[in-house]
Amino acid sequence: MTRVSRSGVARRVGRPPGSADAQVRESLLNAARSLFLRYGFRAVSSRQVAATAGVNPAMIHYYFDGKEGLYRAMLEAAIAPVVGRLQAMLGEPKSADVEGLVRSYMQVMAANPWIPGLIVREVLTPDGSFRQAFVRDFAGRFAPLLRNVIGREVEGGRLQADLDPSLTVVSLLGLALFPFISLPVTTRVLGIDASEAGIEKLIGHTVRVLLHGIASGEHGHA
Amino acid sequence: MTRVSRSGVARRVGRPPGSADAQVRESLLNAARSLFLRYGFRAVSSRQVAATAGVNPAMIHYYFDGKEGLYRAMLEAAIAPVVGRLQAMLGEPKSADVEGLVRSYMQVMAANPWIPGLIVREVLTPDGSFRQAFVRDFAGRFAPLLRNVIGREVEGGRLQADLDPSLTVVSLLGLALFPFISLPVTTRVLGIDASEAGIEKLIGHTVRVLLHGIASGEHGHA
DNA sequence: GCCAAAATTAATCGCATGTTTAATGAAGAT
DNA sequence: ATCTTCATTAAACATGCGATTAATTTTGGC
Repeated sequence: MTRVSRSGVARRVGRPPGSADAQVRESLLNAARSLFLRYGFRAVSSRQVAATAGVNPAMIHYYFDGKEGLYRAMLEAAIAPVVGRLQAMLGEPKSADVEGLVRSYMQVMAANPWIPGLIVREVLTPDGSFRQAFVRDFAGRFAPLLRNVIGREVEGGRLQADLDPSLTVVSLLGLALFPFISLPVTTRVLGIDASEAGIEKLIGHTVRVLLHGIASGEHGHA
Repeated sequence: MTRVSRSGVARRVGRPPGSADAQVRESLLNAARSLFLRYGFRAVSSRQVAATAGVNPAMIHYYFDGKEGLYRAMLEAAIAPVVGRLQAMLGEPKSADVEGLVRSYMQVMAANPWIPGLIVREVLTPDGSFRQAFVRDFAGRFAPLLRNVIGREVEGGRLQADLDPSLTVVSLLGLALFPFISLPVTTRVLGIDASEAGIEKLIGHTVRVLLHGIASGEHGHA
């Protein structure tokens, strides 16, 4: 006996007719992407994701074995292309000059505004259960690559000879990443322009500061 | 009738004898400080704080009108001295050179390791209900002060003439703050030394990068 | 046509949270 | 001495969470 027989709106219990495609699974992944990446894993409930996807909360367990499985599945799909691009950037032996690297890195952040938020929540905040994996698979893989690039540039004479490569990676990340993770704040308290043109100026400014500093004198370095 | 009459350990119901001092209140504030500052507001439960303080959870509501009130009370006491010091740093007209400023700022972060975590959780993460107040009272007050200092240095000819003051504040914060908020990660993936000596080297390195950049060539700036 | 497998729903389970209540007993004022 | 106020406890309340279950319906192979 159908619960709401006079209205075709409410779905009946049981397997729905037709549609052999994995539509519910896709809806869940889409809803998970838009909600988890915007608000974070903790802040979004299973019921919210299910409601946004327009499906029953139990489907999360059915398809993904729970909230955490859904998050993982969605994340892997979302970060794969970004990881690929970053890895290509750092892997190519040519075009590995620091300026090009920083420009590409910052353009990736600008083109994927959810990444800085993800980094703040899942890498820099010691809360989540994903932090360990994130640090291992992300930072643990790219930071040494970056340090290698710096080391090569120092040995090639294109960077100052007595730079500590590890500390330089930290400075580079601070200069290139911090502007994006702080953007929601700096737009308000400093009037930073988050438009495409503004970001372009930010990138140019950052590259200049990183390469030549901000002092005006002829002090020379080291 | 006392519940546990044969053991003096369990506290009886009712107002305890003696002790007119606000000892329960203090215990709660202490427990709140050590837990909230280490793990964040969301991650710590009222019951946890009460258990750590060795008091009944209802006392949180009695003295502070709830978890949020306790957090606020504890925070105000904790950040007051830091805010005072930062304000003094940025207010004094003398000694406002950029190098001294960055050194002092980074020393404050090194001496109060809970501040970077607090910034990540309450300022850079758009979750909590405190974010708005934090941005207004913290970033909103210090960022313009910092920009003023930069502007004065530019006009005084001690910094490059065509620097954008707002973008320069972002770079400065990225260089000076990011190393601390990323310390738990960089110690693991880059082997950054978090000891006092290591931090001293980090500060020197950062000042040098900020003032003179990392390029080796004689390109000159601007 | 039958029957196992797949897909979906409503309902609920167990648990943790922040909060509130009612009872209780000491302190302090009159 | 009495009465109000203060400080405290144990218990429970309401809510929201992730997860699970049982029922139900369709599909697809035989």
